[in-house]
Amino acid sequence: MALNDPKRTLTLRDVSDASGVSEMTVSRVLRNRGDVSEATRDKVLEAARRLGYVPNKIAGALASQRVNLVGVVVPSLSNLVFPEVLSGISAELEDTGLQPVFGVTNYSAEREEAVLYEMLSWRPSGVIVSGMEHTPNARAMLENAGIPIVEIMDVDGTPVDSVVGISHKRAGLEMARAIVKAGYRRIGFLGTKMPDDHRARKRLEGFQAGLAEAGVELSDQEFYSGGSALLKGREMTEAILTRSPDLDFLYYSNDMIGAGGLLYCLDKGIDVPGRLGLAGFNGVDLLEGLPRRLATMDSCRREIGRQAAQIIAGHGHSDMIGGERIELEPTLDYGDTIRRA
Amino acid sequence: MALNDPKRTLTLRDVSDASGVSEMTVSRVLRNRGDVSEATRDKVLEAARRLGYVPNKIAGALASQRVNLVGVVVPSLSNLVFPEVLSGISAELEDTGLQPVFGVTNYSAEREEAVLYEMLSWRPSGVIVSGMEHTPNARAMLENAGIPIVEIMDVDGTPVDSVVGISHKRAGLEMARAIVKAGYRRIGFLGTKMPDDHRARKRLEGFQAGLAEAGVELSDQEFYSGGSALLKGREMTEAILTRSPDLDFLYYSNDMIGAGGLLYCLDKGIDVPGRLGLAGFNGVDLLEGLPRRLATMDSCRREIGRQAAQIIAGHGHSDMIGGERIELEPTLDYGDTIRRA
DNA sequence: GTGAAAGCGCTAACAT
DNA sequence: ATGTTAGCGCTTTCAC
Repeated sequence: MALNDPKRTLTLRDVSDASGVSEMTVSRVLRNRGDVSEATRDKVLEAARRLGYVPNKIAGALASQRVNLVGVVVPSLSNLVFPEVLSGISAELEDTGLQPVFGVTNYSAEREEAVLYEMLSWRPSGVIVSGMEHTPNARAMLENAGIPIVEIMDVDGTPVDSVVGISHKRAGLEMARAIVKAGYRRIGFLGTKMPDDHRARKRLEGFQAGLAEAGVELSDQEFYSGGSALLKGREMTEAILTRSPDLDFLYYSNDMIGAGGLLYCLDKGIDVPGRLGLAGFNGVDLLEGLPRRLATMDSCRREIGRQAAQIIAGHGHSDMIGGERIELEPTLDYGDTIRRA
Repeated sequence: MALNDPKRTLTLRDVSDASGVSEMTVSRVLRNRGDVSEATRDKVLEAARRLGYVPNKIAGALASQRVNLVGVVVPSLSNLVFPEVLSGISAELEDTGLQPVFGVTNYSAEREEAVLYEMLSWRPSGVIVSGMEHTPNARAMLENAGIPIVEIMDVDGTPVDSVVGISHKRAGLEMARAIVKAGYRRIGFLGTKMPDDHRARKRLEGFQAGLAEAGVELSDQEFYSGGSALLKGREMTEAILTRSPDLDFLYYSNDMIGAGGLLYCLDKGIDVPGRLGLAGFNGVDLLEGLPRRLATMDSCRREIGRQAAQIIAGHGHSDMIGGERIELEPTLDYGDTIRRA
């Protein structure tokens, strides 16, 4: 491209020429590094602004071996939970100069591997990835990346490096205990048909273990995929109650379908929580405002995002410790849909 | 760093050494470019895999002047609308080799400028940005970036380059016409207290213009900020109805507060849509499953994301045309909360 | 089909 | 306080 090509983007050299200051000094001014006299600084800034110069981070990153990107990998954006995590990450990163790069895996481990490969090829300052279930290749890549890796959402497993999340097994377990303690015995589970949603799976496992402690077994189950969660919650609830009318508790794998179920029960005039108890999972405050508050367990999503971002952002200070394990404690909210003892 | 430094990430050079093939040929193999014999290709791939080589896109991008990043700037992630847009973008980009980089502005034009500057410094293949209201600086940066820019969500204004969205003015206008036509006359508006949510503002302006056509004025207004939208919807509805009990229609600036209002009215046994009509905005299918379907207008969020991503992704093919303008047509859904003529 | 040389735009390290 | 030199790890271009 010719120097006068209007499409060529500006370089330090252009600012240098325009201001009569060496490239190096221009670079220093633009990065606020080293001592530069007030006079030259002004000259440079004026020239840069006048030309509309935007630095080229690609070149900068290559030269300095520093990249202000943080890779963030989530399974889905439609799940409502992940945007909240992203929001926490984004808020925490806001003033650190770090910038999130996002990838979505659609709950596919292969796709996750591809996304991670792509991200690591940008040599980010860190990677935040949902869950601990990865392909062997993906795991190897993460281990060899030489940057802080934070696995989020879930702590049940062996982390690559750091981990921030809750124990979904325990979440399920504690919900089961609370339900049993409240006197419910004929319990149904309603969830998503997602073999690769490991967290939902672990919650169900923990839940069953919790019931088993009291010699109780799951009486019935109902699964769905896709569609409006609220509506699905209604439909599934109708289906399971039609099939098993004697159920006295319904445990939903998320709050949205739980809310649908709650609305269905209220419509039908079912006595909640007397004749039938209900509980969901996530603690989405979206639902505050429903006629009755659904029992739920907070999944600490925003906080998870925050803390994960903090680990990456703080990695400059405390020399490469790594391997943090932060287990957050979800709190059980009985709402109005579990009978109180 | 020494060659045997375990922390040094691998380079083409390492793969070259390990496979006995020149760096250049290794590069060709890894990018599937040019003719390479089956034999060397295998040698190279084997070595790369064995070493766990991950290419350095920073160096690649600098050398080739090609970057597979697309900048995406949204005002918020908690708004529920934007994750859907992102989802559409992400889905559309999935198989193009392009990767989204996200930035959040919190509805601040200054922050948007900073985020854009940051993004442009990575020389992305394109930028998708919400809205047409930018600082003069930001606008200049976008104009001079020399890459496709797509402003999304809103078409009411003068775009920098391409634009994909709906007319919020018209959305408000048409809703007003429908309401007036249905016979409502004492109309209240409930919305967010957000001076920089230009789309909500334009909807309100259009709405008022639509009422004015019939000689009707807004009878009352109520604004909120923060908190659970469903709950806020309830509270605001109670407030406005207490203050102005003779209102016969409530227009909400989004579906979530509208749904809260709807639940409130049902609780209170108010005759909807007979004595009081309700309408929201966005068409969030999250709400399907409520006892009654709220009237709303689809904001085409996912489709907007898709089409915006398509414009960026398609920019290789049709030589730098640019300046597309895609206005989507939101459809009015009367639901069960507007009286039918 | 393969390789060697040059350089992308910047910054680290060392002058001065 | 400012400038000079070398090179980050790739890809482009050209030679073989």
